[in-house]
Amino acid sequence: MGAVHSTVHKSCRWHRRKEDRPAEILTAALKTFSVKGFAATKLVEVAKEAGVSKGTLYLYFESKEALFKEVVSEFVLPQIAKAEEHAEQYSGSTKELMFNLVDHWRTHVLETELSGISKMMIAEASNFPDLAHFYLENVIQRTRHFVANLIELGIQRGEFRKCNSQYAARAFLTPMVFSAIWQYSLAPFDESYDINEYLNLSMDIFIRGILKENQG
Amino acid sequence: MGAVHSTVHKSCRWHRRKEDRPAEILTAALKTFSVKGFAATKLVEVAKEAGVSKGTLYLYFESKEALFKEVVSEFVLPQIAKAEEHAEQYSGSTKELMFNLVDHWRTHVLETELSGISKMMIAEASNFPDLAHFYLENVIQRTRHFVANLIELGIQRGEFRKCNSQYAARAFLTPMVFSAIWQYSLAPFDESYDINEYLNLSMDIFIRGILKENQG
Amino acid sequence: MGAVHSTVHKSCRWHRRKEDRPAEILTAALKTFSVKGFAATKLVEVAKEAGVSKGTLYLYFESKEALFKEVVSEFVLPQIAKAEEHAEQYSGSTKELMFNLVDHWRTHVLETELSGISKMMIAEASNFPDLAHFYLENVIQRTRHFVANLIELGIQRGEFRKCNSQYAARAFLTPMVFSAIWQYSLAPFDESYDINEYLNLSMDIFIRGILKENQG
Amino acid sequence: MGAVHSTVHKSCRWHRRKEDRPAEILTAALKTFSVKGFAATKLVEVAKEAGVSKGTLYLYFESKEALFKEVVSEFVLPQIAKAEEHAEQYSGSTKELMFNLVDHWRTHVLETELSGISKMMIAEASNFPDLAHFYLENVIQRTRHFVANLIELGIQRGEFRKCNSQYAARAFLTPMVFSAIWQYSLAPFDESYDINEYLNLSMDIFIRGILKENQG
DNA sequence: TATGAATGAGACTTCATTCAT
DNA sequence: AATGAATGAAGTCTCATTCAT
Repeated sequence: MGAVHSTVHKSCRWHRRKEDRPAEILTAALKTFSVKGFAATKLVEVAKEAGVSKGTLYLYFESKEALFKEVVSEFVLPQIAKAEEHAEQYSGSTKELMFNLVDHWRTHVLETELSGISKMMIAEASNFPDLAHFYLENVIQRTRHFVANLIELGIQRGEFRKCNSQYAARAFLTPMVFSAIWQYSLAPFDESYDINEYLNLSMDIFIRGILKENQG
Repeated sequence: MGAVHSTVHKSCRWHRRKEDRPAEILTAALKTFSVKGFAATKLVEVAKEAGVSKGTLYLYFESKEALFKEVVSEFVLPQIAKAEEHAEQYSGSTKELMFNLVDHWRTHVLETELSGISKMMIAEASNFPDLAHFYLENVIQRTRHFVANLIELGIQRGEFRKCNSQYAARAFLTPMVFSAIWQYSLAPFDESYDINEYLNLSMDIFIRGILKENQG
Repeated sequence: MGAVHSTVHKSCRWHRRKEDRPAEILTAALKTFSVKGFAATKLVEVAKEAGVSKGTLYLYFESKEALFKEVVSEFVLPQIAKAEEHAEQYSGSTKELMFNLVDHWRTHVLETELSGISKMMIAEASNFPDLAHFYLENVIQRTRHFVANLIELGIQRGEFRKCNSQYAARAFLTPMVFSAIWQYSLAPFDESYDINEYLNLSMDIFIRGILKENQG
Repeated sequence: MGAVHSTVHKSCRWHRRKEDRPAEILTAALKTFSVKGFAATKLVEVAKEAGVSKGTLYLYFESKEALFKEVVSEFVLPQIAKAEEHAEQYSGSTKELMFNLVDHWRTHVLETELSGISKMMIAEASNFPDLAHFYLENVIQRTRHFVANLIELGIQRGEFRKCNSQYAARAFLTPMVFSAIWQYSLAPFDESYDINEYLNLSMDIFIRGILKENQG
């Protein structure tokens, strides 16, 4: 009489992610991990935040570690894809594009919980080597490459001075990454810090610093 | 002369060195905390690293938390005092002084384990609010102030363009702090990253970015 | 119907009995605390005695100390309420009532593990001041009052000689409390000690001691 | 060349006589054990109380356990010997002798730290079986015997009614032991308790209870 | 699928005991 | 003999993980 029972495919798991539960859990986990870090986060808290029970977490994720990794990998690729997407739509001076990118990133990343991911990676990289590799290759190097190409373009267009575009890209990205990290570390204690003011001036200095002299 | 009593008890498990212990333990703790973070660090590891037993830690520090706080407070103030000291001895253009400061910091902080403290603070600030306050006031704001004054001086001297010196200071400090953090997070996985190259270009861009146009 | 699956998981380590656990744990704790005292009791022992794991204890009680306090409060108040209850139902001479009370107490307290509580309080009072206060007010003074009233009644009825009923109550209670304490201290080593013989003679002497002379 | 240096004699310091050390330690230990119990007593406290260092304890006593046992054995035998001594010197009615014994015991035991030993034995008997045996044989049974003989004498003299002298002895001793225990447990919290009042009435009732009727 | 009671490995911390000084 | 720094076994408590319901 058990013939009627629909066989359950283990492999279905990945596809069920499309439903709400996993996303809700990941969002809750992002929020908690971002603030407290990996070890100081209790799974009960994540569960409560996600509105499910502790046990449910394990229906979707193998372990705390797996959840952590999933949080990073899941949120990170859209984050960067968005940036690339936006860049491709843009036509105008490289300088303007870069300012524009920062603005876009400011609203779509910095002011969302996505910026917590940066802090998480910084804090836990040495405890999660494979995650660190994944992040480095799929996020950092991809972003560097993307920005380096922009800068290269600016140089070719005669907007920017000649320089090592790889490291210029890093210099450009630093204030962005740094403010994201700051948001989830010392910003809550630092009342005198206006993150936009910081970003604006940093970008202004950067752009001035790589522009051709006569264009200042 | 006195060569008779040169028996060295190196191999013995028992040593009585009340004077040296705290420093040894703090150094070991800095090392371990820097890499693993607060929670992932086991006190046995710190003890082993310091060459003492678990219990000895508690002769000198009240708790794991107290040890962590002590590590930050102990190493951090000399770190910044050195920088100020060095600046005061300097006479020359502001630009040169700032390059010089970076070089000095590079050898005295970045290339030592002291740079681990930055990562620790980033990672654990929200779990140690009082430590965060301490660090913010005694390190970050003090450093900002110090650099802001330098930049102000540069502006008055006509070297730098007019700008908000407070935020320019932050922009100047960002690459330094960032590379320190990087050392203890993703640098070990990032073979293509030459920290000196990064620092040099960042500083070059920064200086160019705040110089008066005609001086580029 | 479904007879095939009648496997009984009696031997299984896993049981879900949220309702019964607290009582089971408290009983186990009473038993262990009574014999060994607070400090010498290991929570693993209590857990094993209760048939649960170490961690389960912490689902129901905040700490070892909290468990100890709960043991006292849970078992002690019913213990005394019973005595009062029994007294109120009684009609007869005060003397007989008091003999009767001792008998009742003998079977309902002395011969059960409840008598261990007395020893616990004696042994740990100075280490748990608030528990001591609680016990003194809610158990000892209440009992003294109850017995003092009985003696007062006996005096008014002309059964007992005039005396300080407060202290007479204490004198009456002493052999009872003492035999309870004895049970959980030296009785196991004292083969020549018949607790009933002791109680009987003590009560006999007490009653004779407070009776009016001509009634001896 | 250092021959000129005057040798410094460490021994110049004033030393307390080393013969006193064990007694000082035992007294300190009695004090601490009495109040806190065996496990809650830290040897550092005992050492501090005795005015010596932790290590010195181990020059005179093998272990914490050995110290505890020694405290009991050392103080206990003189305690009982004194009682016997006093009894032998006495000539008069048994009744008076017994009152007198209580008074003597009150000043020489109850009001000294010796009374702490009773509580210690009650609390720790089951954790120290061999100590319990020692105490039972050398203190309790010896005392019972001593008192039982007195009562027997009183019976033979026609002062006391016929009764089981063994248990009458226990009944007589109970209030004494109980008040000693009380001193080191709940007395500090029990302001309404006058230990002398208690003892007086208890003895009065006891004596009345075993006197021949016509003598009341 | 979902729950949360139950588990137990593991970490911090204490303190009796040891031993170099 | 005396000290107290150093040790490490052992106990409390936490929390990721499991599994009966």
